[in-house]
Amino acid sequence: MDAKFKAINDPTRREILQFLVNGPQNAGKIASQFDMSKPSISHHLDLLKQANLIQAVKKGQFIEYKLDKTGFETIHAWFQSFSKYFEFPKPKIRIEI
Amino acid sequence: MDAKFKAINDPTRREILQFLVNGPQNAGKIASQFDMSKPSISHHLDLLKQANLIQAVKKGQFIEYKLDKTGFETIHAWFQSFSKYFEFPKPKIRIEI
DNA sequence: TAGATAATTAAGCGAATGTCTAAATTAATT
DNA sequence: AATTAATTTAGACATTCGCTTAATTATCTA
Repeated sequence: MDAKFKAINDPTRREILQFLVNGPQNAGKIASQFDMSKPSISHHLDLLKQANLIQAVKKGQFIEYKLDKTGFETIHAWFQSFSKYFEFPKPKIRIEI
Repeated sequence: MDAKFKAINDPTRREILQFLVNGPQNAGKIASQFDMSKPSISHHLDLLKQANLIQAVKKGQFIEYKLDKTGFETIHAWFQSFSKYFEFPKPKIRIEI
C-alpha cells in the first residue's frame, strides 16, 4: 500500500503513467519524453512496477511497459472507503447491468 | 496537485483521514489516537489542510478538523483520467437518478 | 490579571528521495 | 567473436521528510 502512494507521489512518475495511457511503450521511448537521464527514468519505472501500477514485458532487446490494473484498483478501493462521508460526482442518470 | 499526492503519501496522514470519517474532531483528540508528539500531528494536519483534504474550524480554544470534499474530488478526477484505459470494478446492477 | 489548557511555530537531526555519472548486464548485429 | 544498442545497477551527493524538544500564541477560568 505504501509503495503505491509513494509511486504516485512523484510528478515524473505520474507523467509516465499518463504517457502510457496512449498504449505500451519501451523504456527508451518513455525516457525520450523526459529531460532526464535514462537511469533516473529506469528507477522511476522500477518503483511504478513495485507498486503494480505498470507491468514490464521483455520483447527481445527492448522492455515494454504498460499500465497494470491491479495497482490502480487498490488505490481506487482506498478512495471508496471515504464515499460514506461524501459522495463523489456522479452522472445524473445511470443504468448498469 | 503535488500537495495532494504528497499529503496522502504518509501513512499517519492517511490514518488521520480515516479517523475523520467518523466525524469532525479537534486536534487534541486526533493527536491522542497516535503514539506521536502533538507538534508532529499538528504538522501532518497542516499538510492535509494545504492539500484541501481537511478543513480547520476554530471553536474557541479548540480547532476542529473535518474532511474536505474538494481535495478528494481533485484526486478522484485524476484517477478518472485512466478509466479510458481500463474500467474499475463496478456493481453488478445499479440504477441512479 | 494570573495560571492553566490547546495548539502551533521554531530549530535541529537522522533517514529517505531524486538526480547524476560511470560501470555492468543482456540481447541483437555484423 | 567482437561490436553496438537497450537497459539496469552501483555509488555519490544535495534536497526533502518526519520526528523530537523547546518556545510561542491564543483562549478559558478562577
